[in-house]
Amino acid sequence: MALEIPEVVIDRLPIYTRALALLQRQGRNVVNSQELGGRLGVTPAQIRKDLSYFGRFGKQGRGYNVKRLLEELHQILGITREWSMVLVGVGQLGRAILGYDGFAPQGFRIVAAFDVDPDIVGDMVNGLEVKSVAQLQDEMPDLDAQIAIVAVPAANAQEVIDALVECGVKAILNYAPIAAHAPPDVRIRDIDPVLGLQSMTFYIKEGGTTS
Amino acid sequence: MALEIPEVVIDRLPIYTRALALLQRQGRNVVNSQELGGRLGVTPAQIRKDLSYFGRFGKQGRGYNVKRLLEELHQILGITREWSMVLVGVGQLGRAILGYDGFAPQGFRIVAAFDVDPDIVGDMVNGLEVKSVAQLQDEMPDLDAQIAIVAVPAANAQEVIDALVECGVKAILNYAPIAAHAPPDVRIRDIDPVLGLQSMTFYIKEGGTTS
DNA sequence: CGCAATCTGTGATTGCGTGCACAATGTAGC
DNA sequence: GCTACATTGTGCACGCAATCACAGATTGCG
Repeated sequence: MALEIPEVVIDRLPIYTRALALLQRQGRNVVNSQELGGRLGVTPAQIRKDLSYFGRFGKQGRGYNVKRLLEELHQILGITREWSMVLVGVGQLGRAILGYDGFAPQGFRIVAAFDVDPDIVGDMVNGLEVKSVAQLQDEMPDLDAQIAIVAVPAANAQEVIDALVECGVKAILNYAPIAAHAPPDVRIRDIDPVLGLQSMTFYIKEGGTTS
Repeated sequence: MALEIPEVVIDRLPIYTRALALLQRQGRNVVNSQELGGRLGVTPAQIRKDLSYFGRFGKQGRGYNVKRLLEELHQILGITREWSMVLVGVGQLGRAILGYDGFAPQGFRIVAAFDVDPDIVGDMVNGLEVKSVAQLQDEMPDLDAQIAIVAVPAANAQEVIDALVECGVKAILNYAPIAAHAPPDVRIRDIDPVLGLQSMTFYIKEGGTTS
């Protein structure tokens, strides 16, 4: 059945999850695709089709049970468990990521931090002792972390990613402003706020689209 | 001619820009679509077609002049000038954004910071005095900022965005984990690292795609 | 207990972006 | 300057994703 699910569909599921979690906190028990779509700026049909890739979670004439659907999505996305992550790069950005309070509530935990700078190695940051990247190969096996966050300068990002891949990391959240390369079985998501800004300026620069 | 350029195309241009800037720093004068595509994980044909929406910037048999193409892209994206931005939300995340050194080199400057918390208002952060959000309406006209960065808790994000829209902001970089609503002439880009993580876990959770 | 109303799940259709393939054009070497 | 080569720009075809539209199922009401 579920052969080859489009990546765009997978990318939307976390959005649905986020909205459903909010509905649940608001005490709502049931929601239909129309309302959910309205909140997210997505077509109701889109939501129903996306969900249909994985099963039949709704009831005709009624909608979706919020709690039930949320659990299903958690199951599908693999976020019923906790995920351990390692951070590489403990500069200004890295420290901000360590301090970010959005990961823990969603079950993502940073369990180790690495840096090249000898001045930083050994520091305690957010209850974590910064290790040397030279120890990456040694430390990784014990950590059981399949996810890594890269927050090093652009110039060093690819080599860091190569090293992480070598250590068996399967997913990378990349904050470095580069187009990173990795084997097909390693997933990469890039976070670069500047790209977002630069694409928005196209639309707001005077003159607009129509010249 | 250039009627209705797909948004996906616009979203790729900053990527090209980033790669070309790197090539320029490396002293390269010319690059062809194949090499550029290879570096970015994009088809050469894709790049050529994307660029063809805006003009003919290459030379057959040779490729693209790096400096020239970079200038053209800057022109197209509207990033020849400096852009002023305001930040709303000076908590942990907001302070990290204020300290982020990736904006300035690309011509994006945060010129004002706002927060609701009276304990924070008045503080100096990164050379900026934190103003009260109550003063948003008063202060904005002088600032000439068409871009805003939202780094407030999810619960307050929508009202903050509404207020910013009211003040004439045309582009919003939203760090709050919500699906924000805004008029069609206001652009929004969301930054939520958790969404990226949650979509990656789908692929790396044991079992994989093929069941 | 039957009828009207509601909303899901999904086959069919549409639309759009991607990739292909080639003509057009510029380059380099001799 | 002529020939061989490289690479762009683009019309066309393909494929996939978004949307439509309806059958089927559930609910609520009279």
